[in-house]
Amino acid sequence: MTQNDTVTRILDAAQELFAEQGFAETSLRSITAKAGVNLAAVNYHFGSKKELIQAVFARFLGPFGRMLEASVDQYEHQNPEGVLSVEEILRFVARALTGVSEGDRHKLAIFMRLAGLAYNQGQGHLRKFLQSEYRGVFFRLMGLIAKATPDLQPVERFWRFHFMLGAAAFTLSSMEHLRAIVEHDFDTVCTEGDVIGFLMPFLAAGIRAK
Amino acid sequence: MTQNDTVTRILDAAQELFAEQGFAETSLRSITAKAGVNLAAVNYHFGSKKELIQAVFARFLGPFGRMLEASVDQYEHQNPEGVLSVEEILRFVARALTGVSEGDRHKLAIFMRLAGLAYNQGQGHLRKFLQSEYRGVFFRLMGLIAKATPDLQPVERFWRFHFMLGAAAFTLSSMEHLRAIVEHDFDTVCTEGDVIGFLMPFLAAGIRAK
DNA sequence: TGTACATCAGTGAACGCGCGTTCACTGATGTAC
DNA sequence: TGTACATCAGTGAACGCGCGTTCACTGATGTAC
Repeated sequence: MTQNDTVTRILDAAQELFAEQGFAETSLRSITAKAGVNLAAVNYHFGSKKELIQAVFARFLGPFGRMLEASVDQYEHQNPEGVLSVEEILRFVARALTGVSEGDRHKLAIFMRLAGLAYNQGQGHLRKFLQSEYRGVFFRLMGLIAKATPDLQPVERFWRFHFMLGAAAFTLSSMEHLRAIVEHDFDTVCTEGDVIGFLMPFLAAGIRAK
Repeated sequence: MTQNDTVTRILDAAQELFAEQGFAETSLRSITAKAGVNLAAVNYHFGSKKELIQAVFARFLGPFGRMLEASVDQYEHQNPEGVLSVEEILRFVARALTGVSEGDRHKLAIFMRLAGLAYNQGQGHLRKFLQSEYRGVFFRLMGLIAKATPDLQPVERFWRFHFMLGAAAFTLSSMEHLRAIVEHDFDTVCTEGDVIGFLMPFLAAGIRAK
């Protein structure tokens, strides 16, 4: 087993268990058991449980940020004077989210759960990590939305942006649970794409309201 | 110190610490230290940490549910054939929320944070408890929304209901933090009422979308 | 070429710690006769 | 009325357990001469 194998197996197992149970509730013992590696390997490769959580997040957010920036760069290069609509911005975000999380159905949920926790917890390593590493992507997104909603007052735009973030973070982070309810109560199977398909018009209408 | 004193002090301390730190991260030792009571008092009065968490919820959800039901009952008594609009339903909910949390400006934020945590932390027992105890209020609310949005497919309505819940839980739970950002970035003071005033048209437009 | 040493991923066992919970106990108050 | 007992909120100390982390170690591979 090469280093890459062990590191990847730990990240994969941690990602899945974090998504199912949350961070505090998931022990390194359960992660290493699932990954089939030695307990001490987590501290050997990542240093601590905190850094493992950050690494799981970085593995998602890095490609996500790059993919989103690339989409926007490409658009701005092809339409130097163009202004993206809210729907187009959301489509870029959705495409980057699903593009990065394809191949693993837990990836999106864990990213959203991390985002929600980072935002809600007044302090903590996760919030500082995110702020220092991914501030650029965040501000670029805010700027695009400002351009797309020129009639909104800045304060109300700020709140609506966070309403959108909340609706997305809350539902996508507990998507597995909610999908199970839908399957039980409505006898319908919803894919991740279906949920995002429901979410986007809701968000677009919300931010355009009144 | 009477029994009521001790029980109340534990509930108050637990409510605040759970909201700040989450359930798993808050120890009974920190709760009882904050409450100024003996460590063993939690197990004496509540039986276990799980039951303490449930009691914190029940203390808020009980009055909330009763207040909401009373509003709806009164409306239906006065308008036997009337159909509540989405905006009116949201106004009833908002009134019940603020009514229950009055006397403590942070109570609403604390409870919303608890609700959000309950959904995406690994608290299976809490979900089951809420489902068994407050299914009635929940279904009545769902029924009202169904009547108010007759053109929506049930599955999409289910998702939009949770988008609304997410937008509300996420923003109201970190309202203090977000209000501080608004004050710093926009030099504007937002009251709790202002935020709810921004939120309601967003939610109403979202659930009516398309 | 062979030998000695360096590097490094990975390991097994143990460490100390904080956790939720338990239990025998106290002391105040209520109750029966 | 006094005495004996019952009830019950609250207590102090300890329990066993699982946690994240540490550390001396192994064994494979690379490197210098």
